[in-house]
Amino acid sequence: MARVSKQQMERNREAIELVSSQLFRERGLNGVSVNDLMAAVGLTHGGFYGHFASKDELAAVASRRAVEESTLRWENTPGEHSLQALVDGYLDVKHRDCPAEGCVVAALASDVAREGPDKPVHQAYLGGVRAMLARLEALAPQQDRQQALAQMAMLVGALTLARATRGDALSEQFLNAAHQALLQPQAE
Amino acid sequence: MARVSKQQMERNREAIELVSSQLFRERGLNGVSVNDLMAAVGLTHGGFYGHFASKDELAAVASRRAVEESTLRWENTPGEHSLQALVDGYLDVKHRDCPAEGCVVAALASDVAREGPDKPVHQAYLGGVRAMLARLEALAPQQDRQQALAQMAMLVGALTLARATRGDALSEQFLNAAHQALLQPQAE
DNA sequence: TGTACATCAGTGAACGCGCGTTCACTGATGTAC
DNA sequence: TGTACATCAGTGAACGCGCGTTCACTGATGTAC
Repeated sequence: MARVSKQQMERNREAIELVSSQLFRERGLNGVSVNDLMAAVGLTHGGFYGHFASKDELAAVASRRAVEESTLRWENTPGEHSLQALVDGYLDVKHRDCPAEGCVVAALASDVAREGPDKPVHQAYLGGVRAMLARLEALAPQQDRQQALAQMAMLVGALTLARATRGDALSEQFLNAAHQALLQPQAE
Repeated sequence: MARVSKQQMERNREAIELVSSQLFRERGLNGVSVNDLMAAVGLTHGGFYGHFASKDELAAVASRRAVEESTLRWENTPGEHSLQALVDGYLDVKHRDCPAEGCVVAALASDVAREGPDKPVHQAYLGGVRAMLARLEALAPQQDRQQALAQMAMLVGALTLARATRGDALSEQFLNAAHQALLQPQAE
Protein backbone atom coordinates (compact mmCIF):
# COMPACT_ATOMS: atom_id res chain seq x y z
CA MET A 1 0.00 0.00 0.00
CA ALA A 2 1.27 3.46 -0.74
CA ARG A 3 -0.47 6.59 -1.92
CA VAL A 4 -4.24 6.62 -1.38
CA SER A 5 -6.94 8.89 -2.81
CA LYS A 6 -7.72 12.23 -1.22
CA GLN A 7 -11.03 10.87 -0.02
CA GLN A 8 -9.32 7.88 1.58
CA MET A 9 -6.77 10.16 3.17
CA GLU A 10 -9.53 12.24 4.68
CA ARG A 11 -11.25 9.08 5.91
CA ASN A 12 -7.94 7.98 7.48
CA ARG A 13 -7.53 11.28 9.27
CA GLU A 14 -11.07 11.04 10.56
CA ALA A 15 -10.38 7.53 11.81
CA ILE A 16 -7.21 8.61 13.60
CA GLU A 17 -9.07 11.42 15.35
CA LEU A 18 -11.96 9.19 16.29
CA VAL A 19 -9.89 6.35 17.69
CA SER A 20 -7.57 8.79 19.47
CA SER A 21 -10.43 10.57 21.14
CA GLN A 22 -11.53 7.19 22.51
CA LEU A 23 -8.15 5.70 23.42
CA PHE A 24 -6.94 8.90 25.09
CA ARG A 25 -10.02 8.92 27.29
CA GLU A 26 -9.63 5.24 28.08
CA ARG A 27 -5.89 5.07 28.77
CA GLY A 28 -4.78 8.68 29.22
CA LEU A 29 -2.66 10.89 27.00
CA ASN A 30 0.52 9.02 27.90
CA GLY A 31 -1.09 5.60 27.92
CA VAL A 32 -1.39 5.43 24.13
CA SER A 33 1.54 5.60 21.72
CA VAL A 34 1.49 6.93 18.17
CA ASN A 35 2.07 3.37 17.08
CA ASP A 36 -0.97 2.18 19.06
CA LEU A 37 -3.17 4.82 17.46
CA MET A 38 -2.08 4.14 13.90
CA ALA A 39 -2.26 0.38 14.37
CA ALA A 40 -5.81 0.73 15.72
CA VAL A 41 -6.71 2.43 12.45
CA GLY A 42 -4.88 -0.16 10.35
CA LEU A 43 -1.95 2.05 9.32
CA THR A 44 1.73 2.22 10.25
CA HIS A 45 3.20 4.82 12.57
CA GLY A 46 5.28 6.69 9.98
CA GLY A 47 2.27 8.17 8.21
CA PHE A 48 1.10 9.92 11.37
CA TYR A 49 3.14 13.04 10.73
CA GLY A 50 1.50 13.55 7.37
CA HIS A 51 -1.69 14.27 9.31
CA PHE A 52 -0.53 15.95 12.52
CA ALA A 53 2.49 18.00 13.53
CA SER A 54 2.93 16.12 16.81
CA LYS A 55 1.21 13.86 19.29
CA ASP A 56 0.51 16.94 21.43
CA GLU A 57 -1.39 18.54 18.58
CA LEU A 58 -3.44 15.38 18.11
CA ALA A 59 -4.24 15.34 21.83
CA ALA A 60 -5.79 18.79 21.43
CA VAL A 61 -7.67 17.86 18.26
CA ALA A 62 -8.97 14.62 19.76
CA SER A 63 -10.10 16.41 22.93
CA ARG A 64 -11.90 19.07 20.94
CA ARG A 65 -13.53 16.32 18.96
CA ALA A 66 -14.73 14.57 22.12
CA VAL A 67 -16.29 17.83 23.29
CA GLU A 68 -17.99 18.38 19.92
CA GLU A 69 -19.37 14.85 19.86
CA SER A 70 -20.76 15.29 23.33
CA THR A 71 -22.35 18.61 22.38
CA LEU A 72 -23.93 17.11 19.26
CA ARG A 73 -25.30 14.18 21.21
CA TRP A 74 -26.76 16.56 23.78
CA GLU A 75 -28.34 18.80 21.17
CA ASN A 76 -29.80 15.83 19.34
CA THR A 77 -31.68 14.61 22.40
CA PRO A 78 -33.67 17.71 23.42
CA GLY A 79 -36.25 15.48 25.11
CA GLU A 80 -33.70 14.59 27.78
CA HIS A 81 -32.68 18.08 28.81
CA SER A 82 -33.33 17.69 32.50
CA LEU A 83 -31.01 17.48 35.47
CA GLN A 84 -32.48 14.07 36.16
CA ALA A 85 -31.53 12.73 32.72
CA LEU A 86 -28.06 14.25 32.83
CA VAL A 87 -27.26 12.90 36.28
CA ASP A 88 -28.78 9.50 35.49
CA GLY A 89 -26.49 9.10 32.50
CA TYR A 90 -23.42 10.58 34.12
CA LEU A 91 -23.47 8.55 37.30
CA ASP A 92 -24.35 5.28 35.61
CA VAL A 93 -22.24 2.14 35.93
CA LYS A 94 -22.07 2.08 32.14
CA HIS A 95 -20.41 5.49 32.09
CA ARG A 96 -18.00 4.43 34.82
CA ASP A 97 -16.99 1.34 32.84
CA CYS A 98 -16.71 2.96 29.41
CA PRO A 99 -14.55 6.08 29.69
CA ALA A 100 -13.70 5.78 25.99
CA GLU A 101 -17.18 7.02 25.06
CA GLY A 102 -17.66 9.11 28.17
CA CYS A 103 -17.00 12.55 29.59
CA VAL A 104 -13.66 13.91 28.42
CA VAL A 105 -13.55 16.38 31.31
CA ALA A 106 -13.48 13.57 33.85
CA ALA A 107 -11.25 11.31 31.76
CA LEU A 108 -8.44 13.79 31.13
CA ALA A 109 -8.54 15.95 34.27
CA SER A 110 -5.33 14.59 35.80
CA ASP A 111 -3.48 14.44 32.51
CA VAL A 112 -4.30 18.05 31.75
CA ALA A 113 -3.40 19.16 35.28
CA ARG A 114 0.04 17.58 34.91
CA GLU A 115 0.78 18.75 31.37
CA GLY A 116 2.58 22.05 30.99
CA PRO A 117 0.22 25.04 30.71
CA ASP A 118 1.51 25.67 27.19
CA LYS A 119 0.36 22.32 25.82
CA PRO A 120 -2.35 22.70 23.17
CA VAL A 121 -4.66 20.25 24.91
CA HIS A 122 -5.38 22.83 27.60
CA GLN A 123 -7.60 25.05 25.50
CA ALA A 124 -9.59 22.10 24.21
CA TYR A 125 -10.04 20.85 27.75
CA LEU A 126 -11.23 24.23 28.99
CA GLY A 127 -13.78 24.22 26.18
CA GLY A 128 -15.10 20.91 27.49
CA VAL A 129 -15.38 22.24 31.03
CA ARG A 130 -17.27 25.30 29.83
CA ALA A 131 -19.63 23.20 27.71
CA MET A 132 -20.54 20.90 30.60
CA LEU A 133 -20.91 23.83 32.95
CA ALA A 134 -23.18 25.63 30.50
CA ARG A 135 -25.50 22.64 30.37
CA LEU A 136 -25.81 22.47 34.13
CA GLU A 137 -26.24 26.21 34.40
CA ALA A 138 -29.08 26.15 31.86
CA LEU A 139 -30.82 23.46 33.89
CA ALA A 140 -30.40 25.14 37.29
CA PRO A 141 -33.20 27.22 38.76
CA GLN A 142 -32.49 30.87 37.93
CA GLN A 143 -29.44 29.53 36.09
CA ASP A 144 -27.51 29.55 39.35
CA ARG A 145 -23.86 29.41 38.34
CA GLN A 146 -22.66 28.63 41.86
CA GLN A 147 -24.93 25.65 42.01
CA ALA A 148 -23.86 24.47 38.55
CA LEU A 149 -20.18 24.64 39.55
CA ALA A 150 -20.81 22.63 42.71
CA GLN A 151 -22.96 20.09 40.88
CA MET A 152 -20.26 19.64 38.27
CA ALA A 153 -17.67 19.06 40.98
CA MET A 154 -19.82 16.37 42.54
CA LEU A 155 -20.48 14.68 39.20
CA VAL A 156 -16.82 14.59 38.18
CA GLY A 157 -15.67 13.61 41.67
CA ALA A 158 -18.15 10.76 42.04
CA LEU A 159 -17.30 9.36 38.60
CA THR A 160 -13.56 9.66 39.22
CA LEU A 161 -13.79 7.99 42.63
CA ALA A 162 -16.10 5.28 41.30
CA ARG A 163 -13.58 4.46 38.58
CA ALA A 164 -10.65 4.41 41.02
CA THR A 165 -12.48 2.09 43.41
CA ARG A 166 -14.07 -0.21 40.84
CA GLY A 167 -14.31 -3.73 42.15
CA ASP A 168 -15.07 -2.53 45.67
CA ALA A 169 -18.53 -1.85 47.04
CA LEU A 170 -17.51 1.78 47.52
CA SER A 171 -17.58 2.32 43.77
CA GLU A 172 -21.33 2.01 43.37
CA GLN A 173 -21.85 3.79 46.67
CA PHE A 174 -20.17 6.92 45.35
CA LEU A 175 -22.37 6.86 42.26
CA ASN A 176 -25.54 6.30 44.25
CA ALA A 177 -24.82 8.82 46.99
CA ALA A 178 -23.97 11.59 44.54
CA HIS A 179 -27.00 10.68 42.45
CA GLN A 180 -29.24 11.09 45.44
CA ALA A 181 -27.58 14.27 46.68
CA LEU A 182 -27.89 15.92 43.27
CA LEU A 183 -31.54 15.03 42.66
CA GLN A 184 -32.94 15.34 46.17
CA PRO A 185 -30.93 18.15 47.70
CA GLN A 186 -33.61 19.02 50.27
CA ALA A 187 -34.49 15.47 51.29
CA GLU A 188 -34.73 14.76 54.97
CA MET B 1 30.67 5.50 48.24
CA ALA B 2 29.77 1.89 48.78
CA ARG B 3 28.39 0.05 51.76
CA VAL B 4 26.73 2.23 54.41
CA SER B 5 25.74 1.49 57.98
CA LYS B 6 22.46 -0.18 58.81
CA GLN B 7 21.18 3.06 60.28
CA GLN B 8 22.12 4.95 57.14
CA MET B 9 20.46 2.31 55.00
CA GLU B 10 17.27 2.64 56.99
CA ARG B 11 17.48 6.42 56.62
CA ASN B 12 17.93 5.99 52.88
CA ARG B 13 14.88 3.77 52.64
CA GLU B 14 12.87 6.31 54.61
CA ALA B 15 14.04 9.06 52.27
CA ILE B 16 13.07 7.07 49.18
CA GLU B 17 9.60 6.45 50.58
CA LEU B 18 9.15 10.07 51.59
CA VAL B 19 10.28 11.59 48.31
CA SER B 20 8.30 8.99 46.33
CA SER B 21 5.14 9.71 48.21
CA GLN B 22 5.55 13.36 47.23
CA LEU B 23 6.73 12.97 43.63
CA PHE B 24 4.08 10.36 42.81
CA ARG B 25 1.37 12.73 44.01
CA GLU B 26 2.88 15.62 42.10
CA ARG B 27 3.64 13.94 38.78
CA GLY B 28 1.67 10.68 38.84
CA LEU B 29 2.88 7.10 39.09
CA ASN B 30 4.21 7.12 35.54
CA GLY B 31 5.55 10.65 35.67
CA VAL B 32 8.48 9.73 37.91
CA SER B 33 11.19 7.22 37.02
CA VAL B 34 13.20 5.09 39.41
CA ASN B 35 16.18 7.18 38.41
CA ASP B 36 14.31 10.41 39.30
CA LEU B 37 13.43 9.05 42.73
CA MET B 38 16.90 7.85 43.60
CA ALA B 39 18.53 11.02 42.30
CA ALA B 40 16.14 13.10 44.43
CA VAL B 41 17.48 11.22 47.44
CA GLY B 42 21.09 11.58 46.33
CA LEU B 43 21.62 7.95 45.31
CA THR B 44 21.98 6.11 42.01
CA HIS B 45 19.25 4.02 40.44
CA GLY B 46 20.91 0.62 40.84
CA GLY B 47 20.50 0.56 44.60
CA PHE B 48 16.75 0.84 44.35
CA TYR B 49 16.20 -2.91 44.13
CA GLY B 50 18.02 -3.48 47.38
CA HIS B 51 15.09 -1.68 49.05
CA PHE B 52 12.06 -2.60 46.95
CA ALA B 53 11.13 -5.51 44.72
CA SER B 54 9.74 -3.27 42.00
CA LYS B 55 8.48 0.22 41.23
CA ASP B 56 4.93 -1.10 41.59
CA GLU B 57 5.66 -2.22 45.13
CA LEU B 58 7.10 1.19 45.98
CA ALA B 59 3.98 2.85 44.56
CA ALA B 60 1.92 0.89 47.06
CA VAL B 61 4.28 1.62 49.97
CA ALA B 62 4.44 5.32 49.11
CA SER B 63 0.66 5.56 48.83
CA ARG B 64 0.18 3.83 52.15
CA ARG B 65 2.68 6.23 53.62
CA ALA B 66 0.81 9.24 52.28
CA VAL B 67 -2.36 7.94 53.90
CA GLU B 68 -0.61 7.36 57.22
CA GLU B 69 0.92 10.83 57.21
CA SER B 70 -2.45 12.36 56.55
CA THR B 71 -4.02 10.34 59.34
CA LEU B 72 -1.30 11.36 61.79
CA ARG B 73 -1.66 15.02 60.83
CA TRP B 74 -5.40 14.76 61.36
CA GLU B 75 -5.10 13.04 64.70
CA ASN B 76 -2.53 15.56 65.89
CA THR B 77 -4.85 18.51 65.31
CA PRO B 78 -7.95 17.51 67.28
CA GLY B 79 -8.85 21.16 67.64
CA GLU B 80 -9.66 21.33 63.95
CA HIS B 81 -12.01 18.40 63.70
CA SER B 82 -14.88 20.22 62.08
CA LEU B 83 -16.34 20.09 58.60
CA GLN B 84 -15.47 23.76 58.28
CA ALA B 85 -11.78 23.18 58.97
CA LEU B 86 -11.59 20.14 56.71
CA VAL B 87 -13.28 21.87 53.79
CA ASP B 88 -11.30 25.08 54.30
CA GLY B 89 -8.03 23.19 54.02
CA TYR B 90 -9.11 20.89 51.22
CA LEU B 91 -10.51 23.51 48.90
CA ASP B 92 -7.70 25.99 49.45
CA VAL B 93 -5.56 27.40 46.63
CA LYS B 94 -2.54 26.13 48.54
CA HIS B 95 -3.81 22.57 48.38
CA ARG B 96 -4.59 22.96 44.67
CA ASP B 97 -1.04 24.18 43.99
CA CYS B 98 0.82 21.65 46.15
CA PRO B 99 -0.40 18.16 45.31
CA ALA B 100 2.91 16.75 46.57
CA GLU B 101 1.85 17.38 50.16
CA GLY B 102 -1.86 17.02 49.52
CA CYS B 103 -4.61 14.44 49.34
CA VAL B 104 -3.38 11.20 47.79
CA VAL B 105 -6.92 10.13 46.93
CA ALA B 106 -7.34 13.08 44.60
CA ALA B 107 -3.78 12.96 43.29
CA LEU B 108 -3.75 9.32 42.24
CA ALA B 109 -7.39 8.69 41.32
CA SER B 110 -6.81 8.51 37.56
CA ASP B 111 -3.58 6.56 37.85
CA VAL B 112 -5.21 3.96 40.05
CA ALA B 113 -8.26 3.74 37.80
CA ARG B 114 -6.03 2.97 34.82
CA GLU B 115 -3.69 0.52 36.52
CA GLY B 116 -4.61 -3.14 36.39
CA PRO B 117 -6.77 -4.25 39.34
CA ASP B 118 -3.98 -6.58 40.47
CA LYS B 119 -1.44 -3.80 41.03
CA PRO B 120 -0.47 -3.47 44.71
CA VAL B 121 -1.22 0.26 44.77
CA HIS B 122 -4.94 -0.50 44.67
CA GLN B 123 -5.22 -1.69 48.25
CA ALA B 124 -3.26 1.27 49.56
CA TYR B 125 -5.46 3.62 47.58
CA LEU B 126 -8.64 2.04 48.92
CA GLY B 127 -7.28 2.56 52.41
CA GLY B 128 -6.93 6.25 51.67
CA VAL B 129 -10.46 6.49 50.38
CA ARG B 130 -11.82 4.74 53.48
CA ALA B 131 -9.80 6.99 55.80
CA MET B 132 -11.08 10.19 54.21
CA LEU B 133 -14.61 8.87 54.13
CA ALA B 134 -14.42 7.92 57.81
CA ARG B 135 -13.44 11.48 58.72
CA LEU B 136 -16.35 12.96 56.86
CA GLU B 137 -18.74 10.37 58.27
CA ALA B 138 -17.63 11.15 61.80
CA LEU B 139 -18.32 14.83 61.19
CA ALA B 140 -21.72 14.38 59.57
CA PRO B 141 -24.88 14.77 61.62
CA GLN B 142 -25.99 11.28 62.69
CA GLN B 143 -22.86 10.06 60.88
CA ASP B 144 -24.79 10.06 57.62
CA ARG B 145 -22.76 7.86 55.29
CA GLN B 146 -24.69 8.93 52.19
CA GLN B 147 -23.90 12.53 52.92
CA ALA B 148 -20.24 11.76 53.59
CA LEU B 149 -19.93 9.95 50.24
CA ALA B 150 -21.51 12.87 48.39
CA GLN B 151 -19.37 15.41 50.23
CA MET B 152 -16.24 13.47 49.41
CA ALA B 153 -17.21 13.37 45.73
CA MET B 154 -17.64 17.13 45.70
CA LEU B 155 -14.33 17.73 47.49
CA VAL B 156 -12.35 15.49 45.17
CA GLY B 157 -14.15 16.74 42.08
CA ALA B 158 -13.67 20.41 42.89
CA LEU B 159 -9.97 19.94 43.65
CA THR B 160 -9.42 17.88 40.50
CA LEU B 161 -11.23 20.39 38.30
CA ALA B 162 -9.46 23.32 39.94
CA ARG B 163 -6.11 21.70 39.20
CA ALA B 164 -7.03 20.94 35.59
CA THR B 165 -8.22 24.51 34.97
CA ARG B 166 -5.50 26.33 36.88
CA GLY B 167 -4.67 29.63 35.23
CA ASP B 168 -8.29 30.22 34.28
CA ALA B 169 -10.84 32.02 36.43
CA LEU B 170 -12.85 28.79 36.54
CA SER B 171 -10.26 27.21 38.80
CA GLU B 172 -10.98 29.37 41.84
CA GLN B 173 -14.67 29.32 41.02
CA PHE B 174 -14.81 25.55 41.43
CA LEU B 175 -13.08 25.81 44.81
CA ASN B 176 -15.34 28.59 46.00
CA ALA B 177 -18.60 27.13 44.76
CA ALA B 178 -17.92 23.72 46.31
CA HIS B 179 -16.79 25.41 49.52
CA GLN B 180 -20.05 27.28 49.76
CA ALA B 181 -22.19 24.30 48.80
CA LEU B 182 -20.56 22.09 51.44
CA LEU B 183 -20.75 24.56 54.30
CA GLN B 184 -24.08 26.23 53.58
CA PRO B 185 -26.16 23.43 52.10
CA GLN B 186 -29.50 25.03 53.05
CA ALA B 187 -28.68 28.59 52.02
CA GLU B 188 -31.25 30.46 50.00
C1' DT C 1 -10.28 8.99 -24.19
C1' DG C 2 -5.43 7.58 -23.75
C1' DT C 3 -0.73 8.19 -22.41
C1' DA C 4 3.30 10.11 -19.81
C1' DC C 5 4.71 11.89 -15.79
C1' DA C 6 4.77 14.55 -11.39
C1' DT C 7 2.85 14.30 -6.88
C1' DC C 8 2.54 12.63 -2.39
C1' DA C 9 0.01 9.18 1.35
C1' DG C 10 1.68 5.61 3.47
C1' DT C 11 5.78 2.33 4.57
C1' DG C 12 9.28 0.72 7.53
C1' DA C 13 14.04 1.25 8.94
C1' DA C 14 16.45 4.26 11.74
C1' DC C 15 17.48 8.32 15.08
C1' DG C 16 18.39 9.38 20.05
C1' DC C 17 16.39 8.85 24.28
C1' DG C 18 14.54 7.15 28.67
C1' DC C 19 12.34 3.39 30.82
C1' DG C 20 12.40 -0.77 34.55
C1' DT C 21 15.39 -4.11 35.83
C1' DT C 22 19.83 -6.94 36.34
C1' DC C 23 24.41 -7.77 37.78
C1' DA C 24 29.54 -7.86 38.44
C1' DC C 25 32.01 -5.05 41.19
C1' DT C 26 33.72 -1.98 45.21
C1' DG C 27 34.98 -0.89 49.60
C1' DA C 28 33.14 0.46 54.19
C1' DT C 29 30.62 -2.05 57.72
C1' DG C 30 30.02 -5.51 61.01
C1' DT C 31 31.79 -9.69 63.14
C1' DA C 32 34.66 -13.52 64.77
C1' DC C 33 38.71 -14.36 67.06
C1' DT D 1 41.02 -3.60 72.39
C1' DG D 2 43.07 -4.99 67.91
C1' DT D 3 43.24 -7.58 63.71
C1' DA D 4 41.51 -10.45 59.78
C1' DC D 5 37.88 -11.31 57.04
C1' DA D 6 33.06 -12.04 55.45
C1' DT D 7 29.07 -9.36 54.39
C1' DC D 8 26.43 -6.50 51.66
C1' DA D 9 24.57 -1.23 50.43
C1' DG D 10 25.42 1.30 46.85
C1' DT D 11 27.64 1.97 42.01
C1' DG D 12 27.36 2.25 37.18
C1' DA D 13 27.46 -0.30 32.89
C1' DA D 14 24.42 -3.08 30.46
C1' DC D 15 19.94 -5.68 29.16
C1' DG D 16 15.80 -5.41 26.08
C1' DC D 17 12.20 -2.56 25.16
C1' DG D 18 9.12 1.18 23.65
C1' DC D 19 8.78 5.97 22.98
C1' DG D 20 8.19 10.35 19.57
C1' DT D 21 9.97 11.72 15.51
C1' DT D 22 12.55 11.66 10.89
C1' DC D 23 13.34 10.28 6.28
C1' DA D 24 14.51 7.76 1.91
C1' DC D 25 11.64 5.14 -0.61
C1' DT D 26 7.40 3.13 -3.13
C1' DG D 27 3.83 2.99 -6.19
C1' DA D 28 -1.06 4.43 -6.82
C1' DT D 29 -3.24 8.85 -7.58
C1' DG D 30 -4.06 12.89 -10.02
C1' DT D 31 -2.88 15.86 -13.90
C1' DA D 32 -1.13 17.79 -18.21
C1' DC D 33 -1.15 17.01 -22.87
